Amino acid sequence: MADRRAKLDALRADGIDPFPARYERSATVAAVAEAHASLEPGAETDSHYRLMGRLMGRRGHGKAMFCDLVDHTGQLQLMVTLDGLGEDSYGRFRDLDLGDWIGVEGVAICSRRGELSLRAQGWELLGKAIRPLPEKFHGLTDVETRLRRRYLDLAVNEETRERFLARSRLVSGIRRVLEEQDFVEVETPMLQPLYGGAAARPFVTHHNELDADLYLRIAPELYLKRLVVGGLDRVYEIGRNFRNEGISYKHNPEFSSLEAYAAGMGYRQVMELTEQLVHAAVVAAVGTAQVERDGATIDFTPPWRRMTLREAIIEHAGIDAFELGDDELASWLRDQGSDPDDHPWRAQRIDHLLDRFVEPKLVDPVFIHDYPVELSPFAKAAPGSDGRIVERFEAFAAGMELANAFSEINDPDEQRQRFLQQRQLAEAGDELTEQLDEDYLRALEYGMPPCGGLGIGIDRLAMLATGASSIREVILFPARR
RNA sequence: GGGCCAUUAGCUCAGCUGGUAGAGCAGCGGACUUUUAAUCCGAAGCGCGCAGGUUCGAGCCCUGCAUGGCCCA
Repeated sequence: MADRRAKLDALRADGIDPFPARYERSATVAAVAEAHASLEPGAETDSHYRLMGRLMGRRGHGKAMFCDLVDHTGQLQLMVTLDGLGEDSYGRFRDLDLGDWIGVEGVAICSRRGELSLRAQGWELLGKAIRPLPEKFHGLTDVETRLRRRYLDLAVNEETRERFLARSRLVSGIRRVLEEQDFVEVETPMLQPLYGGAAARPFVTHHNELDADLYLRIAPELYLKRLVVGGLDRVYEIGRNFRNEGISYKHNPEFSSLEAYAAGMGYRQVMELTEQLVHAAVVAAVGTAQVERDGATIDFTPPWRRMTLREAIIEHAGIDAFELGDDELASWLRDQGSDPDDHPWRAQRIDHLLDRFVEPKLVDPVFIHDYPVELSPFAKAAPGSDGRIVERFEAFAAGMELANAFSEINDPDEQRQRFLQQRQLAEAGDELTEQLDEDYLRALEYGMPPCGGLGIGIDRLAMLATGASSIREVILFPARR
């Protein structure tokens, strides 16, 4: 570092600004590569470019050298010669350090070994690196450093760069599908006086002027449905939610979701929308609908398999949990090494069956539908189920929950009953119930059309699409202990 | 919260049954006008996570702490 500092001082002494304010490039590395994809070894062109990037590799030969220039689109070789630059400019180029940002202009050629290169005709320093980058061959592998100093991970590890670009394309793909279907993108409060829309513990914060506690939202659901009441009958929001829970390979305290609501849709139509969205998102991210994971190929091409929760539990756990008596279910769980007392209510036990016995086995994309009412306080009761089953589904793939959706309750009285049911569960000791939201009920009383709602976990989807084994690999700055 | 593992040079890692610390890459000096982890020559660079303890002697053994990883709840 001391050496680089000294170089910095020397540059300034020579009247060279090591941190100029601007540089106009005429192309990206990828654009040059595309324009000259089939040059023969030794070929030259007179196509002139101005490129900007980071100096990442150097192979010197005295009066010539080959360097690697990296920008956000890729890497290109520079051929830098004494003849091409002149003595002064060449000499200064030799004093550059790996990691320095430079602007280079020159013409596209192909080296004798057949590599597309830019033969430099001029260059300027754009940003001096006074710290050395991590080593180039092994790269940066230390997980802690990769996460805490993500800029280094991005600078040095191309897979990291590509993974986050894929995530960006994935989100764009989702937006594209929704825009095409006339969904309107909105933003709703992150700071909420009541929290709701999911079974989760919230973060609490405080507004000083109002002297009031506020919650960081656990879901945007109830606000988006207020918008449907207001006549924005196709809305979606892509944004951050906050849940005050543990950190694991598939949980981060702040994570991104898509929530979309469409008037007129029942949950069956929402299944089709979900397939379409996820398929388009994966294709946008990685260019194909088939993704390799743990040796299996997962194909997101619609249609996906559909089965009821009851059928899924029969298939994967081998019991008909919906028909078993409470005692039988409890003793079965005990035989499997689960403590039924950890899940005191019947619906929680069924949820546990799904978590432990079913979800891990759901590799190919599948919709599991028709859930117990207790788990789904905003989902409409299924006809002919005595109000015990609701029109809800979750989508799973690769052993993870990807999406959660239902036919939304639009009857304010039915919704009030559900809130009251939640309160009973809360009084019985369930910590993750919905708070009664009078303002939301009032909104429903003004009339809400039938409406399908959908939530998709963006991070999980990005994990699947990019083959990441941990959510931390798809969040730029994940929470750390 | 429990278990296992890790922490040595800027980065990636060696370091035997305890004897006073090494390699590659990066950086520095030099040679080289078509290289691809370029090559060759040379000179440097390490308070071994922190604090104790055992020992004639600790990177290595013991205890505690810190940070992190993986698995489990």
